[in-house]
Amino acid sequence: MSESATSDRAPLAERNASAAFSPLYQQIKALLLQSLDRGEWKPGEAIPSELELAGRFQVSQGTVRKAIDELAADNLLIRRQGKGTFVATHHEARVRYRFLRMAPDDNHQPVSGSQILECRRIKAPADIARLLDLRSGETVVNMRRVLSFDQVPTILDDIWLPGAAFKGLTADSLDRYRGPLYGLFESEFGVSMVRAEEKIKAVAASDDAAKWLLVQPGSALLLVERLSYTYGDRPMEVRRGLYVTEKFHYRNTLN
Amino acid sequence: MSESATSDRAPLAERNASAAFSPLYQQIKALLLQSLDRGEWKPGEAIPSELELAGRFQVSQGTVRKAIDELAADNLLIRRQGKGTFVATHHEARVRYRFLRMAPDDNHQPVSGSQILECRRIKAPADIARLLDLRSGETVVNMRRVLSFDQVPTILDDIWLPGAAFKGLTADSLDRYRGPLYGLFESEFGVSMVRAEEKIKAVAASDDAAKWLLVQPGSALLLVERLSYTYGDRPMEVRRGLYVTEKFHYRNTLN
DNA sequence: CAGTGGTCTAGACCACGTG
DNA sequence: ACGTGGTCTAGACCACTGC
Repeated sequence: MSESATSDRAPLAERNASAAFSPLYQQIKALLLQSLDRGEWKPGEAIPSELELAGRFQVSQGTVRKAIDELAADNLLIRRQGKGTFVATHHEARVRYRFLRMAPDDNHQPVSGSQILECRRIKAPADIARLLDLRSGETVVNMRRVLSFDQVPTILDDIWLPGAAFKGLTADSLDRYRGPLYGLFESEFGVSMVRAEEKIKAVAASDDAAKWLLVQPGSALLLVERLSYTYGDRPMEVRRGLYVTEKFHYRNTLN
Repeated sequence: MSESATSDRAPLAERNASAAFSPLYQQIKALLLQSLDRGEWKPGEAIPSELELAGRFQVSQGTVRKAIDELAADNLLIRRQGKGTFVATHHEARVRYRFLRMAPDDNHQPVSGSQILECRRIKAPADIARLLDLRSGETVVNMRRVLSFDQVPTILDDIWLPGAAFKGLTADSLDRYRGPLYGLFESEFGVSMVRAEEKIKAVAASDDAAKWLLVQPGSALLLVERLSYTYGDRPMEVRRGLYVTEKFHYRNTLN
């Protein structure tokens, strides 16, 4: 009898042809990722309870738990004891600064503001197209803005987005919007940024950058090139930022 | 009968007065951390098997597993299926660049070299003493070095270490040593760096920095101030690095 | 082959949040 | 009182490593 303990459980791969051979909880994780990507549960919403998911996938609660654990470790889901498990969102003070690594040298809470300089649809430059996995010549949205902290211009951002996913993004809509840009992308365009990679250099301020950031041309700035990804490691944003690090710094943790 | 399922298990806190009230696996984690800190298992060595630890602490294997899982997630331990669980070490190519975030703009593998400029014992400057939790006036080791990639001077490091923990560290011993500095700290002084925090700014090269890095005075450099911690979040190193980002960049991942 | 960590299950009880 | 996630246990089997 004991040898039949697991014989009535068919591998999930047999029930779902799309999942390759891998541990059950990895297959569950992949299925949950698909649902997130499809928008089955929106950012900020609760996903079904562990028990319900266990029933749906015909696995034990522990297996679902391990899948969710990994998604929570990646900040795609947020567990709240007694309440449920929620889809991460860029709205919410808690994670407001998840992708903003600029911090004041002292410890006061800066007042931040944003000014849109430009927002237009153009043919993707070759380097941007390559980074975004677009064919050269495809349309991208290009916007520029200045972020200020305590009324002091501190970040000059140059941003590119795939045109197809961001139809209807205009300088006007950006001006009206209050809050983090990634929040807007979530709510208005259904694009959740879940991960990003940055390359940082020190550069001399160009005349144009100096003008917007109110610094001397040639003074040292941080150049931060960011590539942001949505579910499934699909690149969805290129961002080149010039940071004034007079009273602020870029913080990072190694471990 | 069923209500006695756990009645023969006394909370670990009763057996170990030092552990405050918290989940069992957190108490186990704290005990493992103590053992690591004490040097009971050295970097690179295997710790006892999960089953053995479970026996030692009188808990189930699953509880030990969860404690180890968290330590592995923090990179303090490394699991190897079929072999055991090992104490993380800064020797080993695998994690060689755990704390070195500088990467070439193209993707070639650079040849690196180190030149020690200075190594002396001095009274800690006020800011360094504060960062290292030392009383002002205590002795620190101060060393300076240049790291080169492909024979090109790229990083000028200024490093401070608590004098008490690093007796016998001299320019001579540094010159003889090949490999990552944190590996030396581990083997020779029993100090494992497990985590670090960095603050990054862009600055203009001073005359002195320009001399060592072979750049024009005033050119833009990355200033990276690092505070490194050993077990128990005890700060053990301050490092101020000036990085030339002409052909290299500082890489980072956000998630 | 024995021993290690890795996966999976089933079920108990706890802690938290809400009604 | 109920449902959620959080902890803990016990035991099975799998996958990898090394003798």
